Amino acid sequence: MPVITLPDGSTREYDHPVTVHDVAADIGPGLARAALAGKVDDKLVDTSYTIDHDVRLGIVTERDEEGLEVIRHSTAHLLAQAVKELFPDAQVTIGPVIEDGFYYDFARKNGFTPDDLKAIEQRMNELAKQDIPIERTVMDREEAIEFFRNMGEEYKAEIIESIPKGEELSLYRQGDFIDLCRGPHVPSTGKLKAFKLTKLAGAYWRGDASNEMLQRIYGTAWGDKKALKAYLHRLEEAEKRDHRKLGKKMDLFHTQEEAPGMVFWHDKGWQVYLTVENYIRDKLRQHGYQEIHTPQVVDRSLWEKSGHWDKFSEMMFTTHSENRDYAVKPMNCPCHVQVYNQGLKSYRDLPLRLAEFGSCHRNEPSGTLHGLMRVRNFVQDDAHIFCTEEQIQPEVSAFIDLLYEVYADFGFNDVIVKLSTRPEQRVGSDEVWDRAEHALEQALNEKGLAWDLQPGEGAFYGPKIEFSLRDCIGRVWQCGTIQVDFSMPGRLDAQYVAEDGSRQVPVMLHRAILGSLERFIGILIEEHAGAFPAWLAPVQAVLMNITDAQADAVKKAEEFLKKQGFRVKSDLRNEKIGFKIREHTIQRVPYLLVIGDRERETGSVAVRTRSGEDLGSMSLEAFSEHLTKDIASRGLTVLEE
RNA sequence: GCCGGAAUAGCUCAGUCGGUAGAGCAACUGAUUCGUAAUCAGUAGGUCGGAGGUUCGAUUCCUCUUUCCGGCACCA
Repeated sequence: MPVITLPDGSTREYDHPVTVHDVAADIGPGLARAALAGKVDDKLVDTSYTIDHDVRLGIVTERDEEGLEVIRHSTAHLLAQAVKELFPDAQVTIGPVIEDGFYYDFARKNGFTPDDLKAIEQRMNELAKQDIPIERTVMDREEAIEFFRNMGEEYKAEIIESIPKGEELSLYRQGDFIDLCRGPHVPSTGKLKAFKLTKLAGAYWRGDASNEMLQRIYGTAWGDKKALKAYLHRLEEAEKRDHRKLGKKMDLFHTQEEAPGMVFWHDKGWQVYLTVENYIRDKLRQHGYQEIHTPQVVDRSLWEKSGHWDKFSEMMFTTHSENRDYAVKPMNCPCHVQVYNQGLKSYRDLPLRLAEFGSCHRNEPSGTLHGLMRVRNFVQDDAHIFCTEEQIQPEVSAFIDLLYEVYADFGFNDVIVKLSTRPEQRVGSDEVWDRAEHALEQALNEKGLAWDLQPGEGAFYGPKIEFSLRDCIGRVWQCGTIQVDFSMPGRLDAQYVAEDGSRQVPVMLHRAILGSLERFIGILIEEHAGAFPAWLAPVQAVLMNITDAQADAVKKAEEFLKKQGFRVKSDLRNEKIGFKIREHTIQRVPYLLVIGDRERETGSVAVRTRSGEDLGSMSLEAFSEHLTKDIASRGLTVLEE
């Protein structure tokens, strides 16, 4: 006779087996209506699940994170049901829950049109309104394969075939639609009240580009209409931060057809770029790096020797002159080894850290290009550390410290760390990989960092750590990396003389903190929605006159501030002050300085921030001091409020 | 690269069931000299992404192509 313990600790006793729904109804009719699923001893089950022994039970509703997942999963099924009704020739495949929603992949010759999507969504709404019960049944594996094959659902049959033998499979039926699924699902389609189909896309069967392409329909689903609306609003807000839109509006950069995947930086965008680059340049110098600069176009033989030609020749831009083939460099490391190789190195020279802001070109597949985030020409804050095997761990450790220092200066404190280990296609012996992976792992653990393992995701020449940033609206961007390379120094004949006089091959560490400067600036634009902190802002202050009478005073003030190294501009146009304030506020200029007759008399400026705060009138010296402090704080302490 | 969509003035977009296009903002000209998020009036601005085809006639329909957008695969 089951004794059921509820989350609040209270218990209920029954003299017969009961379902989750029965218990919910017993507690109250409201809860019975709201029940989407149950949680029996930490396992999610349907509300129809029968309890016949003592358990802990929680009733899952739309207020639980798990409840939302059940809703999304069931909405994916509802989508599949609607598609099968409207397009019987479509075959179902998989329909998992993803962040904020779900998708379902269908196999269909002619794909779907945006109009089809509307029709499908409408059919889903009708089916939801009909409140069709969703029933669970079980079948054994062989029976299920037969069952789906008879229905013409080859993909489902294939999925079941890949499930280990002997497992019992659950099927869910709603009306005429039946799907293989682990569950649980909501008890009836009427529980699905707030969903929307969002996009149509292609996706490879089983995620493999050598397989056929399926039609993927994405959707979002929530507990109620209000949450759905809030989500759609969130999307709109994110769109306003889009660096491509802001880049155009703020006159930072542009791209054009003649140079796909490459950036035309305008004055204002280049100011941001230079500020970021020079910041890193100073940091590297402080941390024992040398900065070098190597050629952009290098003979093909070097790339053959390094091993890149084998793997990436299709993605390299090439050129030709006087019977020689060249490649535009896709990376700096082979050139850095050439610099290392100048002159015999001793163990005393190690670790040798060579940094370069080298412009690299990679012919990325056309479908991957995306604003500043994925480009064909980029510059990394790249460096290579040549060291002994014993030095790997301390070098990785020092690098991690530097990386966190830099991220903090940019205001990023949420860093996601991943360790990627040996891929199937690789160079080097297993023993060498063992040592490299171990060194990275130990450095991470020594720092006490939380990290995830990504087996098989390492580079072909060695394992790597990847550092990703989470921005203020929760998106994750991979930026930093450090990679151990036991292979390239040997291939390119790098050597050093060890203490015992023998010749040894150094280890090379590839490392970057920001990654591609282009992408990092894209992240900064989106993170700040264009309102850069003063230290990064392309224009830090705009000086405005009220009438022509103060033009000279504005000019003089501009000169004064420029002499101190601030990035300021004056706006002497014959426009109302409100108009000018509006324009420069929209351009996200941190400080708006007004000089009217009052200020001209006293040699001061009236200071207004872009957030609309009035800091009052102050002398130029006082403003200059204020701006200096703001710049030094990197916007991390808020001076504007 | 693959699937789907889009491309019209400097920008954001409307439009043409096939008869060579329109708005707002920006620009330019003039007036206004006005103290913290839009002063008024006027003018000019487009091979409707590119190349072919159908047609008396194509920005509109068809084919190819380029780029961009959303995904997928890829990412040294």
